[in-house]
Amino acid sequence: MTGRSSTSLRADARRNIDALLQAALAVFSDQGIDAPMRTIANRAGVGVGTLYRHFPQRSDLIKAIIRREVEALVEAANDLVEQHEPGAALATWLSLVVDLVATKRGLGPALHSGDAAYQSLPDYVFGALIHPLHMLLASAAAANIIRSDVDAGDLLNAVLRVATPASEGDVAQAKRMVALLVNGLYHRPNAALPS
Amino acid sequence: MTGRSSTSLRADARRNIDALLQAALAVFSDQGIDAPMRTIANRAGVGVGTLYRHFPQRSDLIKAIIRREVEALVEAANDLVEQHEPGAALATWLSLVVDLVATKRGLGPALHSGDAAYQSLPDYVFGALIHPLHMLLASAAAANIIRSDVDAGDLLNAVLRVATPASEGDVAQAKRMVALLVNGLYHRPNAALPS
DNA sequence: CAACAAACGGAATCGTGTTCCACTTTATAT
DNA sequence: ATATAAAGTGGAACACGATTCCGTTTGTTG
Repeated sequence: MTGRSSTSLRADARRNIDALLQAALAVFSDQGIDAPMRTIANRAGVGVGTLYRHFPQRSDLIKAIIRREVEALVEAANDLVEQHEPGAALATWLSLVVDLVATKRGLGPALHSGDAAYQSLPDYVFGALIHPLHMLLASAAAANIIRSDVDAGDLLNAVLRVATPASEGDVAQAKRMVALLVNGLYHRPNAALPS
Repeated sequence: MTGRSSTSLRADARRNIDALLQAALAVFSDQGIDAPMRTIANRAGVGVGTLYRHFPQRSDLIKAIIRREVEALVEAANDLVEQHEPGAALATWLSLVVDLVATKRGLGPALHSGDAAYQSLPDYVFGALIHPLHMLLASAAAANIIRSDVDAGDLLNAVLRVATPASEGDVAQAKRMVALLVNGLYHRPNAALPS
């Protein structure tokens, strides 16, 4: 894949990868996630060829940037169930998810663009976060705090979508909406939508 | 603006506008909302210049296509409050909103792309739908069926986002998630998300 | 049926993504 | 040290779609 800090990588290659990631982070948050590849390569003091060698797809670059944070989120789930009651653990963790998506400018749209170029991104994020969420949901359901008929995939999807702030950086709105979703998790004779 | 069927428009111009709209509808649902402009112009038997003359931005084309349906949605709200109890009216109307967004392939992503080229689209859809929703919410809140502290803008935003189906045409998931949102509207000592 | 304005078409321009390969740098063996 | 192979680099070249521009055509009006 990419960004491997482990095996057999020439010194200059590793240096360039670092420079590219740093440049990409800066350019993305400056110009948005669709910034020209050339711009990133230039900023890193590297040719486009080098950029494409290490990150064949734009989503690989984004993925490399957020991987650390997604992994942190996965671990956070374990800490939360141990240290809080199930309902609070779930709510808190979802709040962290919102922070991640809402904070990285353009990440939200990229996750749901439907564009083939980004396909591996949602797959990665979704795949990484679905297990912790499933665990948190099961835990809360087992404690009879919430309904047990909510699919983790559905919920994760909804949260990831809702988390994308409407106007630049309106994280508060995103949180209110996720709170509404969470509120909907509680027991109630649920009226399904008419079709 | 565009698509004016009213004043002082040469006969060939009106004919071409019709042809373009029909072609765009076909091409969009066939190739997605990012289909090349040339393709649409060709299909309409018209030069690209003509396409750009009538629809300077891609979003103008999309807007013209969905305008009819959005307007229908606005009217439907009035019928629903008259013919159903407030809770059902709200739920049913939201279901119609989901149908609109989920059905038009690519409309969802376009609404939330954050791309400046599409900015006028969300503005238009949001602006048109916010009033009916506000009315429906107020009506249900007045009947003490739901909480009265939910902002219509928040909810509309959330519904529009959630309505975008994850996988091609998975309207069912979208409806389940909107149902969860609706469920969250009911009275309850609501626990806000931690920040 | 002029004469004029409106509308048309498509070649030309521009910006960006992506590929390709001759050249350079690094690692390794002797 | 030095030679050699392998890995990595840079950027010109190409592909493709958006958008503009303007000479030509068509509809309208009196």
